[in-house]
Amino acid sequence: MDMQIDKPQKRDKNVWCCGIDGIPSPRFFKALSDPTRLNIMLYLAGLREPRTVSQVAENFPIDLSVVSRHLSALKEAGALLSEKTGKEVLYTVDYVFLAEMFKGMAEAMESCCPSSQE
Amino acid sequence: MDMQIDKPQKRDKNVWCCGIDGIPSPRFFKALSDPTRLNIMLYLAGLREPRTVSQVAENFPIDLSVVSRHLSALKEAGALLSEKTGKEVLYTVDYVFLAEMFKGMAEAMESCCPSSQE
DNA sequence: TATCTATTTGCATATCCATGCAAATATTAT
DNA sequence: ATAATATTTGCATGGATATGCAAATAGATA
Repeated sequence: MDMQIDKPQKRDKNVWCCGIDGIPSPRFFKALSDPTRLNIMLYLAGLREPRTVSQVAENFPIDLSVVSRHLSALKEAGALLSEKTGKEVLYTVDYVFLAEMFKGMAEAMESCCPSSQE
Repeated sequence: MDMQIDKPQKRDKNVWCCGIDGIPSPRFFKALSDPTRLNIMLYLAGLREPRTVSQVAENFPIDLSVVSRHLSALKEAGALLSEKTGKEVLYTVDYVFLAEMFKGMAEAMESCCPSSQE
């Protein structure tokens, strides 16, 4: 009489950590999960100035079209800002967005931290 | 006479942003880039208590073996801690590591932010 | 218009990876 | 030793994706 249910479904109540509303989507992390893409982001972060697709591509040993796609993906994820001037497209790091994002994660983790309470 | 070099190699000097030493590897972001894996991490973060592989698996509609792999990957990335007790393996969120990681990223971005200086 | 430059997009390919299932391993209990 | 439970691992597979090349598009210039 032990009928096997597909999944026991004795789930925990999902009390997400504190204010974990500002948690980034997996897509955000996915954008930074590729080595080339992460390096492109860090490269732009270090420059502190906009760069065109071609300029960025000069600094990476991959095809320009691939760089274009990476930049586009990073922008989609919110990590970069872009501005079109003439036939060129300028990309910059969205420092504010990234800082907020990471700060939110850090605070969520700290307020979750069992040692930080009681 | 315009010999085509493979790549112009007129690279920028890579002045990485400020103290961007503590930048996580792509593998760290990759660990959080999968929806299921991110949810598992957040699930454990919200509980604030260790859970076994089976207990975690009860809360996700995927095979237990897959959950086992995800937990292992998250541990490899530094996001989780594990402890073996008897035949069970307990996983917990490494709050300290994650908080440090995200705080470091946030600070790096803030100190990079052009508007925050000069 | 025609041409040149910058960027994007379509397509093919090779690799990576999440998943499920089955078998193996580890640990405890009988 | 045998059995039962918890976890890991081997293997196959379908789907995602990073990459390169070529063509298309957008914009500036002659």
